[in-house]
Amino acid sequence: MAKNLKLKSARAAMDLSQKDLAEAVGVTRQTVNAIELGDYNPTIKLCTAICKTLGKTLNDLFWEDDINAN
Amino acid sequence: MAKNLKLKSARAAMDLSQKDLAEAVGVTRQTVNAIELGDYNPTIKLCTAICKTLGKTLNDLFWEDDINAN
DNA sequence: ATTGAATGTAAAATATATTTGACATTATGG
DNA sequence: CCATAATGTCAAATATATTTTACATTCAAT
Repeated sequence: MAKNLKLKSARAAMDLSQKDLAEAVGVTRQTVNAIELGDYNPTIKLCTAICKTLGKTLNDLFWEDDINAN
Repeated sequence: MAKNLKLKSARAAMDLSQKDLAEAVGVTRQTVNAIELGDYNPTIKLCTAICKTLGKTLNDLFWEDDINAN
């Protein structure tokens, strides 16, 4: 899976560390790190919580138009 | 937990049964049923697959219908 | 009234998301 | 430099998403 640079960038725009964001949404730092690195398939509730904390929507941070262009 | 009526309606609009949708996205009928009934916290990958099958986006089908915690 | 498709539900098992604890590396400021 | 925050990574444990199997109900058309 690709890195989630949109998430990383939105987090940076709010001046939050991975740890800050993790605490805000109630998960561990490792989970946020893994999501940004793209190793992960998080739950929709976690994605939604992250979006709300960062003032973004699911489409903003988690929608990929690019899968399987054919 | 709130039912996902937007999903149910989008599926109906494509004339797909829960079983049809489940097969299209590679999960079981029970999983699709549970998501529509709102018992569930599916993964983002599954939500994305459902959206693509139904010609909708994450915001269309999964934004703001369950605000509940883990 | 009966058949069959679609849906709702549930318990136990499996797969995987997430945690815990730890250590390494890369910034960044003092 | 030195210290410390921030990030990357990993193995083992726990929590939970999903499957499997099974049965009940609803509803549309015989």
